[in-house]
Amino acid sequence: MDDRRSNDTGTPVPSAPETGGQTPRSRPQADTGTLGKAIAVLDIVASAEAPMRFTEILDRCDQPRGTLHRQLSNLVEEGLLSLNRDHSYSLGLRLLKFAAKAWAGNQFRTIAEPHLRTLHEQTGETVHLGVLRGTEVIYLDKVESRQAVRMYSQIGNASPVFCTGVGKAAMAALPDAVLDTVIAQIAFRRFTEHTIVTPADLRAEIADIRATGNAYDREEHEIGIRCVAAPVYSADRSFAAGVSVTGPAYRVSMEALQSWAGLVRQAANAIMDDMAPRLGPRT
Amino acid sequence: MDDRRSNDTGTPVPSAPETGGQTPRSRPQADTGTLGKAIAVLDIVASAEAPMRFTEILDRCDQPRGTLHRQLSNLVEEGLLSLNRDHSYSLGLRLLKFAAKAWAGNQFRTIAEPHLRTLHEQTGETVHLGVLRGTEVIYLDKVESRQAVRMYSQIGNASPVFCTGVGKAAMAALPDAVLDTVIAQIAFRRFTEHTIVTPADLRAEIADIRATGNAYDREEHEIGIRCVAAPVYSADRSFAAGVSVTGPAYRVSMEALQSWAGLVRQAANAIMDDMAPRLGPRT
DNA sequence: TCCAAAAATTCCACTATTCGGAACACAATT
DNA sequence: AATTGTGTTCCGAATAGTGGAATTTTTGGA
Repeated sequence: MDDRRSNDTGTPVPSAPETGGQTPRSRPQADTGTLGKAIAVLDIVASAEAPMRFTEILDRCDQPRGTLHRQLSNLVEEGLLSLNRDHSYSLGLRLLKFAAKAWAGNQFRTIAEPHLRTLHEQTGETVHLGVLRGTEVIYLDKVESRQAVRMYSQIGNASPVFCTGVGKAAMAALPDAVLDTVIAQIAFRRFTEHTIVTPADLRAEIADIRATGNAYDREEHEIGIRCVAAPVYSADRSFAAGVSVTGPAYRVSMEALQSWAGLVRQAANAIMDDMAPRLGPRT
Repeated sequence: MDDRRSNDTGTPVPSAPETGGQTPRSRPQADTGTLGKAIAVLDIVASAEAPMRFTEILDRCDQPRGTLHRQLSNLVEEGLLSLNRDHSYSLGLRLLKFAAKAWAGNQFRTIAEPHLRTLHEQTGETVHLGVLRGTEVIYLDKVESRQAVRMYSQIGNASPVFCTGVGKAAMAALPDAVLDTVIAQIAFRRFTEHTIVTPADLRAEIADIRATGNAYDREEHEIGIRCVAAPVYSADRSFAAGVSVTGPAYRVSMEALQSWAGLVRQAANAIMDDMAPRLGPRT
């Protein structure tokens, strides 16, 4: 049976445990037929920083010219891609429209919002809410004082799990079986001198988070940026998320972070409490 | 390195002129095959405020059970939809990720941003940037003082063209042939007592905008909200957009708006100037 | 707690769609 | 003017989507 677990948050569990067998190097590549292929193409365009031209995309996807051309045409027709005058492709505006709806309608985010505000008022620093999705954290919301920083700067952005506060917090919320498969899938990469780059170290860190209830980012993703986080999850562990308070190292000492640890856990707990009734009466 | 200069804004012209023929009630329904059908389903879910259950979706799309079920499964598998515990479907997180990329990578938005800030500093009120897409305006960016209002609140949101400042400004930027088809497609609807509800009135308004260079929203979309806007477009009219300054009626009189009209036009022109070099040297 | 009705999911023969090689246009270079 | 690198179109072959009906699961009333 297909173990499909998910919940009212619109937040699917990271990855299906699957069978015991491992698919070694080939990507999971779910069988989603034509749609899957189209989205794969979309993903290729999304993962490039600059607009891509036809042959560039052709190189990165193993499909024949004719096929790719039709797929691109369809995507453009649907507004998911946009074909620029110089024959380069970039992501289409329709995605923005969908995302706006997805964001506004997300139960989890809506429920968490007031608690994020409270946490921001208590600490004065930037507050983030992120959920685990595969081996990434997707930022769902953020509250910050100075509006100087751009709006989409974080929301919707995906960051690695292993070197962010929310990422590590969210992992700590996973049942061991799932945690194993997630860790196995992580492509460790050094971002700073403090980045955790081995599964073993990560496991130790997670054990610590589970013991204390707090995760820290000690400039592991970006030099000069620190944060405290706490896990948010449902009773049945059907999803894993994290809340964090982030600040620049020059202003926020590790001691300051530690002094906020309780508040962050408190916010996380408050969110969980508010969500509980939403998750259905019982199993 | 990968310094690709894209010549376009990633903003296609509103709608293909098509043939003169009209399709009366049936939707344009482009022939995008399987992908089109899947996106249509996505759209159905997006257009509902609450998560929809299977049969609800089944009613709204004319597809057999089996087919719809597979489409939904594929969408869920791809992360475009999320299946909640109570068997309801809502938009998936993956859309957020795509949108974040689409937003950050949008040339037009990037170029316009500093000018929006300037305009905000000059007026102290909320500044919007929106582009025309079919018969809607999609908000691409916004700058506002109090960060109290939520981030995605406008960005990515779609509003009708005929009763918003940016919408009307953008329409004024269209070549007549395209303008005709757009107006023909508008489903006029009264939002307030000031809403323009006839093609004739709209045409008159647009003529006025073209003459003066400014569009106004006189509480036509929402009572208590006013704005001044100005059109932004490329030399070849390959896209149409608008910039606006919006404020609450109690604070912003029509006279105040008029006093900002020049600044708004100025900002619009500055954006066009900055964009010109990007649009390719010449044919 | 049980049962019936409704909803969701799976199945499988059929056929419409996509696939993909190759030929065709179009631009920029040489 | 010839050439190379790109992007676009075509069409037979085969794959992937279709949709009716059977099966399982969930819901909610007695």
